[in-house]
Amino acid sequence: MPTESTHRSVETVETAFDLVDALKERDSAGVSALADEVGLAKSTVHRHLTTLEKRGLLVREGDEYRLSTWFLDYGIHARDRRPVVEVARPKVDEVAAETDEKVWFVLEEHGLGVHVYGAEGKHSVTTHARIGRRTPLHQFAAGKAILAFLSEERVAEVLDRHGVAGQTARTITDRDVLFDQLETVRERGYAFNREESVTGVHAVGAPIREADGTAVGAISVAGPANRLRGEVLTDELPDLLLGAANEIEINLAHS
Amino acid sequence: MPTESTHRSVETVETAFDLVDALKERDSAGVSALADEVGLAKSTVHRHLTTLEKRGLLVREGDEYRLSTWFLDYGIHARDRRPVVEVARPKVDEVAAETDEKVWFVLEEHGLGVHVYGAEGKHSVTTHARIGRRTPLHQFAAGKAILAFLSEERVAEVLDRHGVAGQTARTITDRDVLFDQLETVRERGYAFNREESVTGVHAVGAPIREADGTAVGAISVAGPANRLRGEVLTDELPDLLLGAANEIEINLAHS
DNA sequence: AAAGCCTGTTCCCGCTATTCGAACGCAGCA
DNA sequence: TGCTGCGTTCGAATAGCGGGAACAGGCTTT
Repeated sequence: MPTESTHRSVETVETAFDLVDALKERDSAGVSALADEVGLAKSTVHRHLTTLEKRGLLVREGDEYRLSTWFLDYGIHARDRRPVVEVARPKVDEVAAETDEKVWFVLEEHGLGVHVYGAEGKHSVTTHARIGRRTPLHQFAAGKAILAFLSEERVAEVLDRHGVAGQTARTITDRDVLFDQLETVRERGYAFNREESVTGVHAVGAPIREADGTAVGAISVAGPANRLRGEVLTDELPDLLLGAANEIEINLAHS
Repeated sequence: MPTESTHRSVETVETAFDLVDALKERDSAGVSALADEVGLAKSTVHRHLTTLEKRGLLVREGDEYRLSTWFLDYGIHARDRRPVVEVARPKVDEVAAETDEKVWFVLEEHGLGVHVYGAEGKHSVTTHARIGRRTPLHQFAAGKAILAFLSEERVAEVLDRHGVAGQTARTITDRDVLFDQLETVRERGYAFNREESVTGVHAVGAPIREADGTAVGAISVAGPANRLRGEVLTDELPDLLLGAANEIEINLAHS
């Protein structure tokens, strides 16, 4: 059942990653359970799992398989090859030390935000954000900062692909409201997140832009809503972030 | 060309990961270059790359593909599912703060050591170690600490599979010498690395053992040879590490 | 300007490798 | 001692992977 007449994909590879995805969701599972889940014959699943295990991508303990940490090798490699990340990392540490809050660096890939590096401040909040996690861009400050500086067509494309699903009661789920807000973000240069991704958490995000104006990533500060409010939220943090973002952009241009 | 009569593997998946591996080594590459490298037809490589890209695993910029950070999601997930890691992390931070040196937590998977978490001390050295990197166990302190507490057969199996290749002039490349040293490690409970993985760098490693005695991972402190020598190396650091390792083991048993 | 050469892309055909289902061995349990 | 679950193995059928040739486009060379 090829979805498209042209651009046929390698289905065997797709099923392999269906299994990997299923394994990720279930933490660990056996052959039969996975066969049921993805709708394949037990023998097929068995063959896939043994190949992946032999390749080092899965670990088998008893009769259950789980993802191996070898994926880290690919992931960290991918992250560290992006010049932005190397440049941003020390600045993220700095901002965390200055604000005492949690600071994240986020990349855009395939229309989603990927949290690639986080630094702890003294009073860091722990949210659901985690290294490697992919989040729809409209749901958080860094994401909106990125979205605001993508081309109009890209934004439409991204929203069509990933939707505008809600995360909390405050998440923006209306495209028009979102477009209005992105316009504001574009004017002032940074974005806010007021309990839109986690209840009780506020954040500010500033984009890292390349020479052509498009955003390659964003830096954000997040903290409890009662600490990040008033002028701290609307003035101090944005200033600090814009400064850091600007420095990253400059260092990036000269690297 | 199946390598074995039984246990046939899914070759299409293998070629997909051959491509991923090739892409990792070259950082980024186009269809033709990869086709040459892995010895496949351009059309085949093209089909594989587009499927992987559609899945989000690769990113295409212009006519070059590179690994995407989505691999991080799998890798971090795999890491954080291991209970040891969660327990070890704060202790690793502690030791780094106390020693001011670089501290690593290492897991064993498929007979290789995987650096899964590292903490910076004030005077951290930067070695080639990196999150996700896989290293032969005989080449470093944490690895030898793990090796010493695996069963005799597992050790032989591991050495057969991954060899005893040298990394520096001091790396142990003789199995008998290694077995002797592992015996010593077993007696005193920790292992040294004197310029065996990086010239000018010394390290101490202590295993994290489960109830049955086998090692699930290890914690290590590394620093410049001229700072990590004498009693600091032979007494102070081992004491500190054994204490930390012991605490991790206790917390692990009660989690 | 045009010919050449390099990309990536598409097409289709042939053969192989993937898939399935059934049968097997084994463990735990009634 | 049967039952039922698991993972594993086998063989057969066909779907789909892989290859090669031809195409479109960009860039350099002549």
